[in-house]
Amino acid sequence: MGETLPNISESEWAIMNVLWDHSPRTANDIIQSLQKHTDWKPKTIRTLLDRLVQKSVVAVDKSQKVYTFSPLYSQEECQKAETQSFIQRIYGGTLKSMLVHFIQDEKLSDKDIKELRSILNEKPEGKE
Amino acid sequence: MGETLPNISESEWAIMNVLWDHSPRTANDIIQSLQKHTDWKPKTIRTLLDRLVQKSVVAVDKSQKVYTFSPLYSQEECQKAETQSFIQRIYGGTLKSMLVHFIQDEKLSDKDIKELRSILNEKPEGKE
DNA sequence: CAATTACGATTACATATGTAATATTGTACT
DNA sequence: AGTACAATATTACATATGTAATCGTAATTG
Repeated sequence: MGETLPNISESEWAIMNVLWDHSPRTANDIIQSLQKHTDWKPKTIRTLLDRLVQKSVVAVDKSQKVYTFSPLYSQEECQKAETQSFIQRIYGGTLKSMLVHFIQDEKLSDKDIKELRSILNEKPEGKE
Repeated sequence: MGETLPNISESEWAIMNVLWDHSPRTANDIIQSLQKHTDWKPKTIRTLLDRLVQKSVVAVDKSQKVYTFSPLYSQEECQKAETQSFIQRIYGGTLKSMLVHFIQDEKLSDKDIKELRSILNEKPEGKE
């Protein structure tokens, strides 16, 4: 678990998200997917993709003439890492303080609240 | 509420956090405070502080020879803005998806869980 | 008053990030 | 084979960020 996965920038996250959606896939495929949600030029997307490869966050398969790309880390572990540092920075390190804040402040539908409650109820007791 | 508060970088957040702790305070005061937790040189801290002033996130009172600094936004609103964009980027925009993830995955003590439950229970129903 | 300090202002410089354009090369058509 | 197209590789350039150092000036002290 000593993984020190590189930083993924804000724009790069958009790329990762489409890669996690499914992979491997070609640059063009990724570009198509992203142009629905952003106004980035294809070249821009390509640059971001290349940077992710350089950072060793994305793998490239060059065995075919048109390369295909895949993430090297799971979405889960990247989310976790990112959130860890986020919580540290913004909420002084405690997950609970953030949860409290957001459950109180943000809008959650009744359905969401019910779901969260049931998840909390299922949390195994007795951990520490 | 069309406030578009500027981006606060990771290092700058550390400054903001000590300013929110209490303010106004002098640069030196801030430096003292930060050197307990970081190994930044005083000049570095001073630069970060100046940048926050430039970004109009921190106000400077120059009426005395030694300036004092204060945040121009509350911690709450900065946290909220930052979290909004964070959730968008990392969790595809839904607060609930993040909460679910973290309540399930991360460590929360029994006490935390109880507290969250009671907060959830107090959430007024019927919003939206 | 001269020298030292203590602050604040200005400048520095490398890496990261956003946002592409241009160049090159391999492949497909005519 | 020559040309067009498509994909990859290289280069570009501005702003942001991390991390300071130097310069100027005002106050403090000997």
